[in-house]
Amino acid sequence: MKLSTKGRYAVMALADIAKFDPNLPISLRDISIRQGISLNYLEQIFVKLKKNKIVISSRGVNGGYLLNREPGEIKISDILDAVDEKVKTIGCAKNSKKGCNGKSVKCITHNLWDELENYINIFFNKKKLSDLLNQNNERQI
Amino acid sequence: MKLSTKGRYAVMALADIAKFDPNLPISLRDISIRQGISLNYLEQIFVKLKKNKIVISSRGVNGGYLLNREPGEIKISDILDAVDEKVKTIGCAKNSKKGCNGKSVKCITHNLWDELENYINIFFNKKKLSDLLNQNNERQI
DNA sequence: AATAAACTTGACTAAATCAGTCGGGTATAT
DNA sequence: ATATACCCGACTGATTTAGTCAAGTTTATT
Repeated sequence: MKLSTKGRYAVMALADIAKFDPNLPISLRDISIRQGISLNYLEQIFVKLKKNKIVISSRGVNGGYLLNREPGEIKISDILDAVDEKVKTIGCAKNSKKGCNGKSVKCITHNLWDELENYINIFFNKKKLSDLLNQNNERQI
Repeated sequence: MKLSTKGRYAVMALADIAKFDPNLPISLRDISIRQGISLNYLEQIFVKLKKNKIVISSRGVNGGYLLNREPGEIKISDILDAVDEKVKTIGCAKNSKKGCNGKSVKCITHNLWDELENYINIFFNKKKLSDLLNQNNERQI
C-alpha cells in the first residue's frame, strides 16, 4: 500500500503556494523548479485542483494559481479527493448486496478494512494545509 | 492508495484457518474454495507466511497449514509484513542524508507522510487476528 | 508398495496503473 | 505584438498486480 505521487505532489505544490502572499499568483513554472516536479505533470494535477475549486487560476503574464480558501480551511482530504487519490482498502463494493468474493455475504475481513479506511480518513480530515507551514523543527524547501 | 489483494488474501486465509481446531491442518484447497481465492496464488502467499513463521506446514495427505501462534498473538502487521505489504507513504529514503527531491533537505510534506505511516502502523499493530473472529454483528464466510 | 493428496518452487504473462512526456492550443499583462 | 502562463488531450515506457502454468517432493492411507 503506498501513496501515489499525484496526491503527494498536489499537497507539496499547494503548500508551496501557501507560503507566499495570498494575493500573489504563483506560476507552475516556479513551483516546478522549487519542488522538483515536472511542469507538464503539475499542469495535469492543477486541472483537477481547479475543477474542485481548491485553486483559482489567472492567465497570462504574471499569472498563476491562488488558493481559493485560507490554508487553515483546506483539509488534506480535500486535496487528495480532488486529484482522485482515494483511500480504498477493499475491492468489494461498499453498499452492494453482493459480497466481497461474489458470494452473498461479507468476507471475514470486511470490517477490518472498513475500519482502516475510516481511520485513515479521520487523519486526512483533521489535517489542514496550514499544519504543514510553520513546522520549525527542521529546515524545509 | 489502496491495499493489494496479497495482504487481504493473507489475512482472509489465516482467519479461515483460525476458525478451526488449532491442531487440524487446513489445506489450501479448502481455503481456496471457501474464500474464493485461486489455489496457485494462495500457494505463493503461504510460502511467505511460512518463511516468516506465521504458519507451519505439514505435507502429504491430510496435510495443510497450522497457525504457529494463537490468533491473539498474531498481529495484522505481522501478516502484512510477511507478504511484503508495506505501508509506504513516501518515496524518499527514510534516513538518508539526501532529501526527498534529490535536494539536500526534507520536502515540506515529509513530516505529514511520516506521521501517516506511523498512524497506520499503530492500527495494524493493535489489531490481532483474533479480533476478526467472533464479530457477531453480521454473518460472514 | 502404490496412490493420491498436499505442499514446494520457479518461470511466465496479460492487464492495469503510474508517472510522466509531447504537442498543440488560448488568454492576457506589458 | 509578444512572451508568459494556463489549458487540454493523446500517447508511452516502466512497473506492479494478480494471477497462471508446469514440474516437482513429501507423506498418510490403503
